[in-house]
Amino acid sequence: MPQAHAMQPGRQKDSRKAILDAAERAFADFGFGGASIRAIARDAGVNQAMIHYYYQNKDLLFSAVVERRAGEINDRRNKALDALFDNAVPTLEELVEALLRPTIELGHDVERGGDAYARLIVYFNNSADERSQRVAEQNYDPIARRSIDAIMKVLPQLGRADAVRGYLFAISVALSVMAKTGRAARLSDGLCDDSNTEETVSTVVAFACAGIRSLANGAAGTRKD
Amino acid sequence: MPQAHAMQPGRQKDSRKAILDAAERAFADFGFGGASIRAIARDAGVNQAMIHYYYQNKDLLFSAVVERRAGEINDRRNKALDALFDNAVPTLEELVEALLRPTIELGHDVERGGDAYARLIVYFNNSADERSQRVAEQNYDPIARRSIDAIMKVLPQLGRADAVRGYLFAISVALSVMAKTGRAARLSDGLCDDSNTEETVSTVVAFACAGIRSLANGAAGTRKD
DNA sequence: TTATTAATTAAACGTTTGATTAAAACTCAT
DNA sequence: ATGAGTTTTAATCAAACGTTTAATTAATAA
Repeated sequence: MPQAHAMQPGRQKDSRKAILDAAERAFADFGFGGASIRAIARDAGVNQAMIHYYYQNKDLLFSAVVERRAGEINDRRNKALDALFDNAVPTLEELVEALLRPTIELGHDVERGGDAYARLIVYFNNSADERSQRVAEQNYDPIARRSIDAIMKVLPQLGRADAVRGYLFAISVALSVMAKTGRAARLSDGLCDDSNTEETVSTVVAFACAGIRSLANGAAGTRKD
Repeated sequence: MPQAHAMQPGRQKDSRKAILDAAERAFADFGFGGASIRAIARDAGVNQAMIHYYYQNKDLLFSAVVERRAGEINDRRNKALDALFDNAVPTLEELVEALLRPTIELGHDVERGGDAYARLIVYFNNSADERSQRVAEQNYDPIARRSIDAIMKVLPQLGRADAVRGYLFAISVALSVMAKTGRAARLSDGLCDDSNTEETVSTVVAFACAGIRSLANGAAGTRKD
């Protein structure tokens, strides 16, 4: 049985972390089925049996990859929500930014491998298979429910179904930026940058907030331009 | 060498179509790497060598699956754009609906297998790997460029980079509905339906248009609710 | 030092993968 | 019915797959 944390820091290489990092990249690049344990082991610089030694099987490895990052992201989101609702009711912009910023910032943190995890979120968030929905449910449903409740407090005229839609739409817009497919750059002939974190946050937040407010106004609004 | 279309209609089972249908479901459910030629052949009710006989290899099969649907969708989008800009400049709502409706309607057409293709679009649209970007570029970049130009005609104050962002954000919102992950139903305790095509179109169009307009107003808008 | 445990290794397990082959079974005009 | 062309079949290929095993090395405690 592997020990949770047996070595003193720096004394030997941390194979556990190397495996998670490589697996994160592989799952993000090739999906669950396309990623191979052998390639992950090679990329991590460890013997392939080490992966089963620490994570039992491919499914649990996938879960472990997600859990490592989700904890950090949701801690930040929860603390931001605590602060926002401490005294009064925040604006919709403040709320949406609190929800999206942690993920966007991690996605821009290339040195910590956050870009790979961002692509991995995009992957399982948009996949209907049981495994993807399991990690989404376990790691992101609690904060999602809290966020939806928060949206309804900020916009009381919004029904629950529309609050859910608004939350999911906002997430999907934010994730579309983080997929890093290169399509935006291709279609804009390099004009779209997306490397500036603050610009990305403010653009996505503005888009999402305007969209969410349109749900409150009902789909009746017919405009003239 | 396989013939393009050798049998008279109805005389014998069309293995080509059965293969495409089964492959579409497999790629949508398991991704490219997770889908297996053997399982596709079994699901299609054909010998597995037939797949190589008609489509040479897995990569070309994937391309063929996408091309079959993309042609139909983009024909509809192009015709709608022709009609909209025939006499005057349309509203943003008319334009965005013209762009999103064909995909949303196909995604709701379960009998023709449109739901599986919808999930497949979500898959390759959000994947950064070379194969996914190749099919996206070949099948959807031309209509995307035309759509972006159209957005700039409707909202002249919008720069090209923001028009690209607006288009991609709108698409991502529409696709988030079609991923059929079950997450919306889960988070809303069944309140969110998404089976009503017209309701989905009007909700997504309203959200996307409000968002696109927010890009035109600049990210400066600070509101008070 | 010795006993114990944790970490790592190379090798192999049986299975499945995408792909190829050669032969058989069709289809259909002549 | 014959023969050419198209479609389908079963069998097989080497390679890669996830996983397991037994043996070895490294670290820790007694």
